[in-house]
Amino acid sequence: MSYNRQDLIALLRTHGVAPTHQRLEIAHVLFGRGEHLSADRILALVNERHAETSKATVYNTLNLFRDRGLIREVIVDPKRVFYDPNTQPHHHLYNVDTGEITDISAAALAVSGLPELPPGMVTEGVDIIVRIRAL
Amino acid sequence: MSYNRQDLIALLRTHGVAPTHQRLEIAHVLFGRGEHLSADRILALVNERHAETSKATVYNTLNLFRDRGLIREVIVDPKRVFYDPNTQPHHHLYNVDTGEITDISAAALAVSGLPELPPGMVTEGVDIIVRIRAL
DNA sequence: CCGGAGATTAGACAAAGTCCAAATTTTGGC
DNA sequence: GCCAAAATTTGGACTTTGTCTAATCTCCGG
Repeated sequence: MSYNRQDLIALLRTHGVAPTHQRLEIAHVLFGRGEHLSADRILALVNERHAETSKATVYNTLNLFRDRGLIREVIVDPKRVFYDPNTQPHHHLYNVDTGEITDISAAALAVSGLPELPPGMVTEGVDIIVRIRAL
Repeated sequence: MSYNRQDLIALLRTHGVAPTHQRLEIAHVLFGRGEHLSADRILALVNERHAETSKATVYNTLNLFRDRGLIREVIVDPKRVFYDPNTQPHHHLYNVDTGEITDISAAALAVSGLPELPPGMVTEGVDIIVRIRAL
């Protein structure tokens, strides 16, 4: 799962996103690491060597990537949103002490007994969060 | 599920919470309505007739109630936390258009295939959020 | 090389929540 | 019931996450 510059450009293009320098930097930290990162952390990582991307651009870009289906938001911590470069259906293990987020494969997991939806409603997604902590 | 003043006092006491005037007001809106409310909304409801409870107290009290197991936080919206007076295990239907939160009974629902936890870790809770929207 | 659409930016702004030191309320002992 | 100590409440300043805006910059097609 290693992405070079050309891969990233192609990835953005197939999602209708023009590959600018800043967007590639942001895509690079997201897809290169494959971790769950907050906007704050992405801003810091992207500007590690030289300050080259503003806060506004990081937020603009994350919202754009999310709208275009490149990444997904993970809502587990009321303090901040995490961004997940994995858009395949899957779930999360959340360590409430450390804030660490780990994936749970959706393939292995089955949920039964979900209620009928009200008419005219569709499911946008099912999020399962297992909150864990040290004993 | 109707609570009078004496019930609420008893409820707080059994959870080790001294029943002050403000705490009773807040408990009243939470347990009286049985809805999922944000801190903001609780502040407004409690001060509907006469302004008598400050923002700081609402937040202090909600955190206290949560720590004492009287209520539970529901993390579905990155903008704000909702407080749930129902601490029985159950899950949530979240209407992403309207922000409406509805309960899903945990009894009817089964999850299989959850992974082993890392050694020395315990599960604090499993949250299932079904995000729905109008077709 | 030019014009304009799209992208980026600094910094002001907004909203949710926390913190603090001072004032008030509650409590327990007598 | 009265008093002091302990607990609670409070206004307001502060922090953090995220949005908005108007100005500037980039880059491409012609």
